[in-house]
Amino acid sequence: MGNNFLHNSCTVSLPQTQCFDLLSAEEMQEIEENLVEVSYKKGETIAKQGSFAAYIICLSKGLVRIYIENFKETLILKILSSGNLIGLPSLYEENSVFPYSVIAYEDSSAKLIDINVFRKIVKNNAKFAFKIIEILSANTIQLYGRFFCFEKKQSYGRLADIILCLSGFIYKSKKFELLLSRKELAELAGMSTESVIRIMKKFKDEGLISENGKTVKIINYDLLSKISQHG
Amino acid sequence: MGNNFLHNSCTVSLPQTQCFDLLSAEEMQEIEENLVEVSYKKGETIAKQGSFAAYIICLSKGLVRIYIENFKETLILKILSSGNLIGLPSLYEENSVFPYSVIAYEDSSAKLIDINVFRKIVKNNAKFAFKIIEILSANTIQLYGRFFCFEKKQSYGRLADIILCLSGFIYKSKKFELLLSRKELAELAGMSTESVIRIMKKFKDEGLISENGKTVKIINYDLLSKISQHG
DNA sequence: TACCAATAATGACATGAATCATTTTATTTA
DNA sequence: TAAATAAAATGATTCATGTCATTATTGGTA
Repeated sequence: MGNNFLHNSCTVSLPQTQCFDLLSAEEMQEIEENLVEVSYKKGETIAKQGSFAAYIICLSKGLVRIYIENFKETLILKILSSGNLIGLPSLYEENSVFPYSVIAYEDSSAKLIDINVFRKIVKNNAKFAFKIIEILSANTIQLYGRFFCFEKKQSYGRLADIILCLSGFIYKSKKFELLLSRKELAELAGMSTESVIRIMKKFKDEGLISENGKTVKIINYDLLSKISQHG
Repeated sequence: MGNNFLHNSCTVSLPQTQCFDLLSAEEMQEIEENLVEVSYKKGETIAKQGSFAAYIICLSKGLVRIYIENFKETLILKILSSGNLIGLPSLYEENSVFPYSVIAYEDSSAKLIDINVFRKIVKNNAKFAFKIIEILSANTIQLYGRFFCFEKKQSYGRLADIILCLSGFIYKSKKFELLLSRKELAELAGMSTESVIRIMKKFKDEGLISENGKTVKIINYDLLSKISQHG
């Protein structure tokens, strides 16, 4: 892994639901008997910061954002696509409320697994628990990297990060439909909306990216990477 | 817990070594047969970012700092006192190197537990694994809060945080010996050394704290808290 | 198709905080 | 105990980025 984690401030997790492969038939059945599958429309709130975390959210379809807010400001922690688990830190009973809010970017659906059932299984299946430890660990390392980048990179680098991350991890293509507004990009990159607009314009003017409606295309990948690595 | 975690950017963990109470006699013995206890002098490096994480570090005495660095910059992630475990994210084999460096602030000692033995026990003892999940979860939530504060608070608030945190969690007294230099405070609060100096001076001029040699005393706790909560 | 609301764009300006240069004060150590 | 080194302090200056005010554009819907 080396120190690559220091170079990207975008947080995207890889699918995590393969952890369920480690469950026995009975355990799997118990989970299935204690979950509900819910659909969410674009823009709907899936979980609200501060509310009681009664379930682990297993995102089965769609794209969501996880963010923290206070009375006046918002920080997007990460963007998750299907196959991810949300709410694991609330397994710890002292973190019994959601520390963040979750909102659907596009029509999504999720399995809501009763947290007590999930907790019970974790406490009894060490292999499964180890997998959860792996997920939490990967998340922690990523967060360290993102933290470092936010502190040490300036706005051009952070925005380049986000674009590269969306392209590379979420859409897996150099050309993709940007579902995020400038305001949301701003919350994700930790800067003002106006700054995002200005920097995006500069990226376009300098031929790093092109934009056609909501479709973004990365033209000069190398230079964008260079900026991301702090240019 | 509510949203308190949003209000303090200082990261201090509470003792974690009670997790060992969950081990059987044989497991405990296996750990003890596979650890070495090492002493470190003030300023010595306990672990180096990027080096192979061959062990989990169990801090038994002293005070250390955990930090990330690249070729020119440093960010202190947290300060840990005795009773804390260091290196848990490396249980995940893909995080096989230390993502951070660890340095002793004062003469310290630590038990270095073979990571494979630790891993094996976690994989076989679900109660123990659950405890590790709790530790990682608490850490994650704290990190979210710190991240948010770093993004949204300005320097006065962040430095007030640090002072309150050192006083409240590390030294447990309103009067304590500040072992950190201005440079280190700066790395911990995410600002320049000069800014720390200026703000500390202002805090002194305005009667919030007093300083006598290395001894710092909090005089106006309420106002300092107010500044911390973003004043 | 016209209206309204949300989003994007742009320029002027303010400001928090970094950087740089220099001086003063502590702390090591020869 | 002096010399050397590191840490702290201070002022001047620069710079990145936020804020505010205004206009343009887009998209949804009455």
